[in-house]
Amino acid sequence: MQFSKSTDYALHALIHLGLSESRNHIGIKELSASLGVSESYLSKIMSKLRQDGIVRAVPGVNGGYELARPADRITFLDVIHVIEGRQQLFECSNSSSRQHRLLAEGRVERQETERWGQGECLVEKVMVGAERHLHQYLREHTIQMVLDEANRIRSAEGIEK
Amino acid sequence: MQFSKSTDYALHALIHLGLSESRNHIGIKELSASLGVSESYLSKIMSKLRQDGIVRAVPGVNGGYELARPADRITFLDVIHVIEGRQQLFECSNSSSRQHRLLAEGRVERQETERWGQGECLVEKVMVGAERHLHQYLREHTIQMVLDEANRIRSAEGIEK
DNA sequence: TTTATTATCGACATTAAAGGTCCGCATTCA
DNA sequence: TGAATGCGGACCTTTAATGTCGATAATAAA
Repeated sequence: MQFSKSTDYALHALIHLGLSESRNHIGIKELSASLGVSESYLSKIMSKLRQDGIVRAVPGVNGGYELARPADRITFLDVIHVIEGRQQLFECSNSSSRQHRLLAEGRVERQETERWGQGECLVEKVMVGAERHLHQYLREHTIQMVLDEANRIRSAEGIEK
Repeated sequence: MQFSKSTDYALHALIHLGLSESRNHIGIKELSASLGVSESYLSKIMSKLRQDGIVRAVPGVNGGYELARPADRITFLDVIHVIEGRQQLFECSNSSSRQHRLLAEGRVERQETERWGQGECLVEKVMVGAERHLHQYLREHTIQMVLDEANRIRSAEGIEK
């Protein structure tokens, strides 16, 4: 249970773009050199980000990538959804198992029958709550926050010198 | 990014054991039939749970498994740690990349140098926070809570009839 | 003590997903 | 037009999860 390297690459690439907002476009060469990943692989990831409207891409000479919207409107959850997909954190692998049937038996008229009967599982219920928590946190953290933190660190150095 | 099926099996097996506390030991046959998994695979999972002290196992005639401690002291996090391991949710794959070196440059005397110099990464920092949140939630939810919920549902049926 | 029953453990096979490369194509700009 | 750049599909490699099998050890009952 771990986020993929692709998610790591995507987040770092976006931060690189954010730190380079002054310049126009950043090419895949610069990005891949900065992150230490091959151009070919990183370009796959950038394509996904483009398809989901996180970055814009411009082909041709002097082309490259830029953020498609302000960094404070790109959340960690946005990026993770693009790269990891939207499958849920936990899926009960067998809702028709004996265990579930036993609990579901005779519950034809009860309020909760619909959910249970359609495969809602008490374990899954807990895990869905966990996922909601996690997503809430990731939605509250944006690329801009990381940029701010980076700038704070750098300016603190400047003062010291 | 998803929990493995093994985690699903482990949680359901523990719930089965919890619901069968009156009887002495539950064999792998009954468990695997209840969950719809092969005996051989499930027994691997049960072994892990035993090695980590979540369940006890008794070989021989009429042997089987039982919870090693009260269900309200077995948290979801306990089970996930046993099955999924304790690797962190996110690892920055390249702390010595150009991006990190640029930010770290010249920070020899600053307070935060230790952490940064040893590979702390601003992205990772956010993700570590996310993980803490998730773990907090999973630590607060126990097998007993699921058992209570299951009993609540069953007794509500009983009253209706 | 013998026998049937049950969990344990290591070796292996299969499958699915992540990670990664290559190349031809389309687009842009000088 | 030609060089630079991103796009997308086909393909390969590696890794982890999933799953099976068989030999061994431990236990209780006869």
